[in-house]
Amino acid sequence: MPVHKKKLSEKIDLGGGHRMTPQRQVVYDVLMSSRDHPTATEVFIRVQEKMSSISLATVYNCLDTLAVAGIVKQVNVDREPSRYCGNLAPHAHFHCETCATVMDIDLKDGVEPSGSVKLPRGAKIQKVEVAVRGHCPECVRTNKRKNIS
Amino acid sequence: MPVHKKKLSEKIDLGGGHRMTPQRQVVYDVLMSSRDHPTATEVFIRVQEKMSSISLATVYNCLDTLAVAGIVKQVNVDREPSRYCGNLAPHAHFHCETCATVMDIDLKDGVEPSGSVKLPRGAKIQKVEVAVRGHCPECVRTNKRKNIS
DNA sequence: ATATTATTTAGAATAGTTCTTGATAAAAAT
DNA sequence: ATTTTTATCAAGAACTATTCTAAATAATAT
Repeated sequence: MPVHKKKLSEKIDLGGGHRMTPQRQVVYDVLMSSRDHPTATEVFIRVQEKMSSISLATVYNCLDTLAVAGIVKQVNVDREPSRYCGNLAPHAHFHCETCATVMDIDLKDGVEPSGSVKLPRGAKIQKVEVAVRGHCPECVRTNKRKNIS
Repeated sequence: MPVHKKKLSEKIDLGGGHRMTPQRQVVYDVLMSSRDHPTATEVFIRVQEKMSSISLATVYNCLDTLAVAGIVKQVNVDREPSRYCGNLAPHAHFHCETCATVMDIDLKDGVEPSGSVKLPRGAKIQKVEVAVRGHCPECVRTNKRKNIS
């Protein structure tokens, strides 16, 4: 069930002379209708159900275009395959080392993530990313005393 | 000039039946004698000056062994090549989008980096990473009004 | 309609990294 | 000390995520 705020199949302006093509729309819809963080290949598989003729290269193209346009986010965890996410609100990511899922975590109200570091004087800050690694509550409960300290 | 605290060529126990071999020692020394964040290939080039017979594969092996042993850190910025760093003190990283360098930034005293996020209840936290992207002071000054807003 | 520009597609190419294999060397056991 | 075991090294092949190429197609502007 779709959980995001934006209505599905909403027409979006990508800017920069880019067109909202059927392929881009389907890729976008797939991202907006899930709260997980699929990789390009996972997006490809989901998109194929709606548009079987699409190619993986196109999915990569679309994801890149949407990310550059700023309407989806690219999320990188270490050097694992990039994941994509339709949640544009500022948030951090939790990466479970047991089940390998990536989930959004909210920022505390009124706390700037950059507040914990001594930013270099004179630098232009573009973005601050906070990533938490560990074992998610689900895995901690289920996988009791496996390789979790 | 070496800036780290540990003495060069110090013999270190890697644990887990791993040996501190000449190759691992040279790789380790290279990391400890610089404050930048070289990639595996850059480490390879520096190591070759001291041990010309070493192979890139061995440098990868050594870096991995040292990282698993916990005596060096692997630093990932997006999906760029992994970088390695001998600074074991808790710190964050600043990544300059202009000159592509990665530099350490200190944490503010007494501030937990995890304090800015709502950690999932019941999760086991292993580590919290803070990464800042932007343009370093050097590039802001030099590259005035290029592609810096 | 025609010209221009953007997009899609399939497959080739790329790059960082890991894997495989045989050789070498160190440690442990005899 | 010799044998056995285990860890390591090196060279190159293999892998994987991603990007690039080139040709075909489609949309927009003229």
